[in-house]
Amino acid sequence: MPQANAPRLKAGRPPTTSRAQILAAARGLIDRNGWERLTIRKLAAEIGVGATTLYHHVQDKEDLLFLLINEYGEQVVHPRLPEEPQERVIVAAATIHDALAAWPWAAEVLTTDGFITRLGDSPLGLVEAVLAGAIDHGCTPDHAVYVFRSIWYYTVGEILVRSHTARRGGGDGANHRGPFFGNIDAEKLPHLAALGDRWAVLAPRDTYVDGLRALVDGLLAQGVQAES
Amino acid sequence: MPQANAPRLKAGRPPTTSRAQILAAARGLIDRNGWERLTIRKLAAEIGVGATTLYHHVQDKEDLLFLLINEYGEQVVHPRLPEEPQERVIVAAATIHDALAAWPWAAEVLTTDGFITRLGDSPLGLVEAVLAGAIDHGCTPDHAVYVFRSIWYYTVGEILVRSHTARRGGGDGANHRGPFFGNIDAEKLPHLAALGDRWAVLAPRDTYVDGLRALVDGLLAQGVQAES
DNA sequence: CCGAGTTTTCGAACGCGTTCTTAAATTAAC
DNA sequence: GTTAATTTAAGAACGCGTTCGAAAACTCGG
Repeated sequence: MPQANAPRLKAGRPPTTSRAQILAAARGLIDRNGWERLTIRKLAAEIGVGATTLYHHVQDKEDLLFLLINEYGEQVVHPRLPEEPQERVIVAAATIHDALAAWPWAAEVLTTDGFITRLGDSPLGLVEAVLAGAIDHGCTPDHAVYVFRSIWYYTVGEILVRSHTARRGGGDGANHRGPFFGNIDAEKLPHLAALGDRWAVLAPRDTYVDGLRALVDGLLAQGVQAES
Repeated sequence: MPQANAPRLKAGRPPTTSRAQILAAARGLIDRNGWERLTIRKLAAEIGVGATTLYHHVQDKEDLLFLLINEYGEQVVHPRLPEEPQERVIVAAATIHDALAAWPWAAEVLTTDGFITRLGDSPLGLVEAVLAGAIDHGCTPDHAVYVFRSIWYYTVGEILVRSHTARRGGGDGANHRGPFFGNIDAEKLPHLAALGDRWAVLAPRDTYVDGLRALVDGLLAQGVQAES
């Protein structure tokens, strides 16, 4: 007599592993060895299955990393959002940015097709907050989507450029010989030449929030202007 | 008696290939087969040398693609820049964007460390134009660098997201079944739920220049405000 | 003419993500 | 009880970027 509430309904060979187990093992390996040393083969070995088995539970490595990000994203604490709509947009966007910037492997997945639309409910709450802020400020829903997309481009670009520049800064710091730009034609490029090594000083500065403020200022101004 | 003007000064085995030849062959392969099918091995076979030989003329594949971009960049026509500083910033930035967006393989290289600082003189002319516009508008040189960096983040993000979303739109277009977002909790995400499939209509729109205008507006306003 | 030094070439090999194919283990139908 | 259908597992293999080490081809000092 079959048990009525038994979870066995499907035919086929019973699985020895699960997507949840894979994600857990991946998190463990990343925490121990760093995300750059995470490979499909080592992950499979960690679990004790063949490498190709993982492809039954995960589309590919990109998908795996996206699922990881989504898992983390569900645990991101949403800050109390300010009353003022414009400030609400900025705080929500900065929260998204800080969360993604904290996971170095996010850079590998950030530009996958439809990234936003595949997010879970909790991360989507921050997207919603950006839209709500723009709409409360007086934008149409269409314009609010445009506002979010523009912020998203800026945010993705900042994270990607920064994460690929992270190699520097580890060692001595004075090991930065040579002109920052290859010898510059001071006649044709006067401002760049005048900057000299100053570029190297300015480039690593964290100006994300400042730029975000400028962007949101401009975007929201466009929104109400279009309304008139 | 050695010939005084003979070009042979170096010792060692004479090279059978050159960086220029490699780049030319790479361009040919890309033009014929598409950049996605360009591999180091096939490129070497095209030239008629061993695969590992290429690594004496090029650091790695990323370096190869960067050199290709730089070559193309030297041929980009610089538009006549407007008088007004703000408009000059926008036109220069849009020129950079359009050039990069036209080379799909640019996305692979855009975030390499120090991308900007390794550019040749001609592409750097557009960077110079952005800086000059900001400074002419009343920004300090430091602020002008910040302006450029912010624009750069926005531009890189836009190109990367778009290039990874390029898969769609090829086929029928009506093959877009299912909700664009996975079933949305209309209680917690009202605006997203209200948008529904509208997101799919808005997302592919090219709003780069609009967003750029908003960003530059805000950035330059910050600059003169800081001046007071 | 001959070794030392130098630069380039290239085959072998590594680890990677991924695909293909075959085998194993279960349920459902007769 | 046997057979079919179905789902998962996993070994073999492919092409990839890249590293390593040895061999080749040159210049130069004696």
